[in-house]
Amino acid sequence: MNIELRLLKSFQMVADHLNFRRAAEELNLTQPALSRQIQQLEEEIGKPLFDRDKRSVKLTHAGRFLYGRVAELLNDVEALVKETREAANGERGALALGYTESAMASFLPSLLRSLRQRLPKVLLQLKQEHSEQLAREVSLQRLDAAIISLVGNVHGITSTPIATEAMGIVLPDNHPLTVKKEISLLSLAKENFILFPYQVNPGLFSNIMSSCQNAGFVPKIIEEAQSRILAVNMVAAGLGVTFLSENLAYYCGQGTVFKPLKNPKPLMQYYLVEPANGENPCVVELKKILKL
Amino acid sequence: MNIELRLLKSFQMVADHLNFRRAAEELNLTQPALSRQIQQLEEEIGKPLFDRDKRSVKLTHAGRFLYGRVAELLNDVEALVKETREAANGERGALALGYTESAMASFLPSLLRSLRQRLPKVLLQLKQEHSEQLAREVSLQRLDAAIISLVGNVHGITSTPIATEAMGIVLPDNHPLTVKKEISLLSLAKENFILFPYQVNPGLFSNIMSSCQNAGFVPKIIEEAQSRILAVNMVAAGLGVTFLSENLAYYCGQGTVFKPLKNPKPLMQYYLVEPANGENPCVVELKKILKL
DNA sequence: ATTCATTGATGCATTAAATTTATCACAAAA
DNA sequence: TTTTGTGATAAATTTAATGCATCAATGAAT
Repeated sequence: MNIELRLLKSFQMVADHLNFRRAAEELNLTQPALSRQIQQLEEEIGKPLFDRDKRSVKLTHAGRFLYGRVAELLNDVEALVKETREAANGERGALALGYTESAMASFLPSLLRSLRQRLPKVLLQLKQEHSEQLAREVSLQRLDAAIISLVGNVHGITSTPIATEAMGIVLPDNHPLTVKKEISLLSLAKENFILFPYQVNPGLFSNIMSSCQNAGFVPKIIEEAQSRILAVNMVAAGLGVTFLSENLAYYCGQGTVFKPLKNPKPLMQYYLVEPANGENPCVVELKKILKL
Repeated sequence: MNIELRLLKSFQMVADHLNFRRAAEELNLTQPALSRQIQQLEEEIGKPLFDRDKRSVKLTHAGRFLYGRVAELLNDVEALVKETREAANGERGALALGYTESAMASFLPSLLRSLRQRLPKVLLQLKQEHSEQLAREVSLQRLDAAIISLVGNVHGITSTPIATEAMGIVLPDNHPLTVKKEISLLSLAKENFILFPYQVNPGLFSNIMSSCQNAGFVPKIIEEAQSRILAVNMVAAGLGVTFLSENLAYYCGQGTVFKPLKNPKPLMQYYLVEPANGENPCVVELKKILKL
């Protein structure tokens, strides 16, 4: 079997016009060339597709059958090519994207919204995990990319900083420091701190610890809260104070007050990590949205 | 867009092997030719489909996408060609076939059985009508063929005799002639005849009338029965006698006896009619079954 | 380290294929 | 009858695809 799409397209055109000359003209061919093509197609089929009785061209039974189906087939081919182009451009396909809870709590929702808008045909496969686990999965190419807040020494990945969030402090509303506009780290030296467990966000945890050490004290951690809301509630209950990134200040409700910190202050750094040899074009588009 | 199936087949082969030389060998091509084909395909898509990193060939994102779909497409093409061949051979498609009640009462069921067996993919569109109407519909190409028992002077159709059925006579079982083995037409000259209406089967009606006239009498028709069964029942009731083709003798039940006629006797002739320029290959197959 | 084998890409010549040109035979219309 | 329009055909030409020889790059074997 050696049928080429060119033959099928020509067949369709002849069947549309039932006239070789006009069909040839529309195909930008000469009539003899078109005749040859149809002959070739008929030879492959084994039987005539047209009845040419010296004055008119009509479809045979087999020709009618083929005509009824060829349009769909040609459509399929065109669609396949178009969709492959889209896949090459990252407009189509799947994007397995990892993210941390903290990313989802801050800028990720709006990022995902942009992504959906820009790449509506891309299937998003999201996975929430801790930074370290995400980095590992990216290196194994189980994920096409991930947004994490720690860059460890995982091999086979490249990472790019994408966002920095300054940390502030959440105080109980009866705390004396609430009168201040900004608070220095050192003034918190004697406070009881409520923090998240180390493994939830090792990057931020280390950053906070070293910031405090640079300020001249070691924070007294009295409690580990599993979530930000819980930590804030603990502050409201008067158990201590907790760090919270500035753009999440609205978490603070009754009984607590959010205050920015003076520089130098702990920073939460987000990174986009991807496989070193990664080539999912959806990631390229994602980076465009992130203006990288 | 100028993609040919050859390119897609080559792409598939390379993707199967992830090795240009082996793929080329299997395609009966040289490796450079295959490289060129893939380059051409990649140019049409606009992006690479393979990652050739000097020692291994891997599919890109777009390549994987295409690979996942190209098999189905190539299958569709092959199926379309195969089915078109079948359509050309009459093994596929539709056959609009007309028939008379009397044909259905005799040989048509077994013929249809053979047809279904031989052309299982052909959609049979059956229509029962009187012979004259069928001939008209065939001439209008509303039917691909019809089995009738009269050939009038309808233009644009060709007809071929396909079966002859000798007529016998159905007598009430108390009739004196039942002692005979065969009955001559003339001996029925004084009988009351039950016949079907002229328009139900004009061919047979005329045939019977002229046979009787040749035998030397004009049959006295006392009743017109709408169906064979009804006619036989009327015979059983003693109203008269009726003609019945020999292969339908089993219709005669209690109170009636079937007797063959001596020659010359009325004959029922069946014809296959088709459009003069008809080219439905299913009809060709039908004629093969009929050994024409 | 060096050689060797294997990979896909490239330049050029060759072959194969498709197309154009010019023409024919036929049929319907003027 | 002539003209016009149809598709088919033969030969020439152009175009495209392929084969051949070779290269550079890589990894394995020595």
